[in-house]
Amino acid sequence: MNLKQLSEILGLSQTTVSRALNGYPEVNEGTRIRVQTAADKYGYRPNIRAKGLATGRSMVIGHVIPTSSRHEMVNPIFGDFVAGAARTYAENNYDMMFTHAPDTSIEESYRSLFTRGAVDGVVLQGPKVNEPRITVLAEMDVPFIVHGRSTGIDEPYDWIDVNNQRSFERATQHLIDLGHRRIALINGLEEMDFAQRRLNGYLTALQKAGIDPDPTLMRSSEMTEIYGYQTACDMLSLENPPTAILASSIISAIGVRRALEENGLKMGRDISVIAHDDELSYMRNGQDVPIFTATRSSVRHAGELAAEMLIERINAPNDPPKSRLLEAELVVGNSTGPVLQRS
Amino acid sequence: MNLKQLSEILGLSQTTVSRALNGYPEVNEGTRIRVQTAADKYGYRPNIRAKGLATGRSMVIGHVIPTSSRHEMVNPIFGDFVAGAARTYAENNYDMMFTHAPDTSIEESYRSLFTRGAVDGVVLQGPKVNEPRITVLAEMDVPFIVHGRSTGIDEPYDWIDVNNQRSFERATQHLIDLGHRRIALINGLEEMDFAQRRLNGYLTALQKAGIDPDPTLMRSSEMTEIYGYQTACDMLSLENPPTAILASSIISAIGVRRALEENGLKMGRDISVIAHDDELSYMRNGQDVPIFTATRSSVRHAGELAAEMLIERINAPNDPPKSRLLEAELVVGNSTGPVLQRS
DNA sequence: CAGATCATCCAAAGCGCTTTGAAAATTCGA
DNA sequence: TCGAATTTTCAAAGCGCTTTGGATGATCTG
Repeated sequence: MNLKQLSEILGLSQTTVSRALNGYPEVNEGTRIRVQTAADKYGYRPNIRAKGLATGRSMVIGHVIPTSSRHEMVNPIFGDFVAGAARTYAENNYDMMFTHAPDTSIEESYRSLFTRGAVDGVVLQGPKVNEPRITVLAEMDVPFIVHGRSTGIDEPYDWIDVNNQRSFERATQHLIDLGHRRIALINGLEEMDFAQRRLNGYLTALQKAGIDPDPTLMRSSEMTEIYGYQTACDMLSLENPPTAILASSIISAIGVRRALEENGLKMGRDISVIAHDDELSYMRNGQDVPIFTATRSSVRHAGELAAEMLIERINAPNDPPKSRLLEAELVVGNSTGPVLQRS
Repeated sequence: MNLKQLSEILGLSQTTVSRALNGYPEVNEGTRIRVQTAADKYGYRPNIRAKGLATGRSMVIGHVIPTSSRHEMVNPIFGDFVAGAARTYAENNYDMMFTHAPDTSIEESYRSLFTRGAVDGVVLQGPKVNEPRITVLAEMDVPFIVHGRSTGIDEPYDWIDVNNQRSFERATQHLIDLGHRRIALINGLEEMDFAQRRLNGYLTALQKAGIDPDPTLMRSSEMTEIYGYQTACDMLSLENPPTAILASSIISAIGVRRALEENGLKMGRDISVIAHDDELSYMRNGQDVPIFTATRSSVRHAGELAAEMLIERINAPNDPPKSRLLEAELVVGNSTGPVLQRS
């Protein structure tokens, strides 16, 4: 069923039917109802491509799947972020398109999405420091939003981010307050902007407390369970092991937890652990009592907000750049406690 | 830059340019090269909507995000499955579209994707028993593939699935061989088809061994960490607790592990655990030594195969239905061991 | 060398929608 | 009641591509 057929059935022109369906004022209320009823009855839905061709808008928002080049992994926060965004898109009648691209051709992917007219805007996830993709999109002058930020990029752009620096500074401070001085940081990939900011927060807190950072206690990599496990194992076997660990993700924190357990250590008593909690739906940080003391910030919510901001941008391309900085909450659980006196 | 402009620059007709770019034979090799060069130079890319309108194909495959109605969660296996599929799509020049839909209107979503001409085919994930969406799609006579199967649906359809029954029967059998008789099953949502099959496998093995199933040892729900934890806690406090646990996902197995740990039990010695391992990229089941004895089957690989099968279907709508049954491997690790004699 | 065969290229139609500019129908004003 | 103003409807153009059905030469064939 297409417009032509529907209009023939109704004995009206395509113009009128189209206008009636799209809520234009210059159509009699009676006919509008008649048209709407018929459309429902025959299950008419305008062809999205034809509509897009005619309007010049695709009503689609693009995401490029951020598979890490190193290991081809899909970040689990991807799912929750996307679910948040998808909800907003649905409410605004946008569809969501994904493209997979080898890490080397991500720029090309973004470019292609626009020049092919496939999308009206894109979400850029996982920005690195000096993220070249931002420059590309800014120069193309297309609507986009960055989930995160990128130090080193000067052009203005829309972004939404968690205050990573602040939250990791606070978390580190919290550990210092508990008497810890050997605090390890198990961070995400170092080229990632968020990892840099977390590192800065961590270093700032150490510095304020007059603690010299120890390179053997600082690691960065893809935040898997295994990575958390191995890193914790390594650190525990140091001559002078950490008394507290800061993990950049609840997933690697779970690995840390496994390592501690295998070494017969009790979290919160023998060693303190703080994790960053993105509130992944299948990985909640405990029910009533948190498993980990954590810096908490819902990535799903970030997805919703990002989508909103992007849609605003699409509707008002010339508005001044917008940004939104979310504060992570520090949730204190049983995984942290005062430093154990050396016996 | 559009076709018209490009063809004017080249002094050729749109027809010729189009044909040259699409590799049709009736164009001089010299002109083809000339056209291709110009296209590259000007960064010409055909408008996807216009192309779609003209060809009647969208070169897009749809997925409806399977958020469970109950808790609005995004299954983590979603990410890895999709990453697998995306790779295949990219190789075949398909894009991937997602729609979010409240559980109640998922059928409507699928229908809408096709009638709007938004997609050439869809992937149906997370089928339940008697899955109505399959019937809908089959009646619409559109290309689709099911990741999983649905008992109770008689129409033929394309599917790819893991042999859930067999793998859980084997896993249970393995535990029985180790002397266990009180084996718990921490399963996925009971309405899910895969959960039913796993239950069947479990029951079959018990029955063959002459063990009466104990309802207090069988649970089903969304496979979160918390669920694994709570369920294990509950079961451990039974008068007659299980000596082995079968978990439907590595995520809930991690919760089980946490419960055991808190209860001072050692996995593999005090109690055996087998998990189903989808090989999630951020949640590998250990490095060299598996964390859990597991039934293993890569969901990412399933995604790749599903995409291939769907594309074949799109290209040959009248081929007989295809299906593919993957066998899960039983990987034996340290989380299982002979039953502990009651002291 | 005429007629047939190929290799190349092109004009124009069509995909299904929106939207412009104009016509037809209706209502209004004096 | 009649011309003007206002509603309501419509025909046709256009979005950017593919594809049909020729044209136009060039090349063969005998």
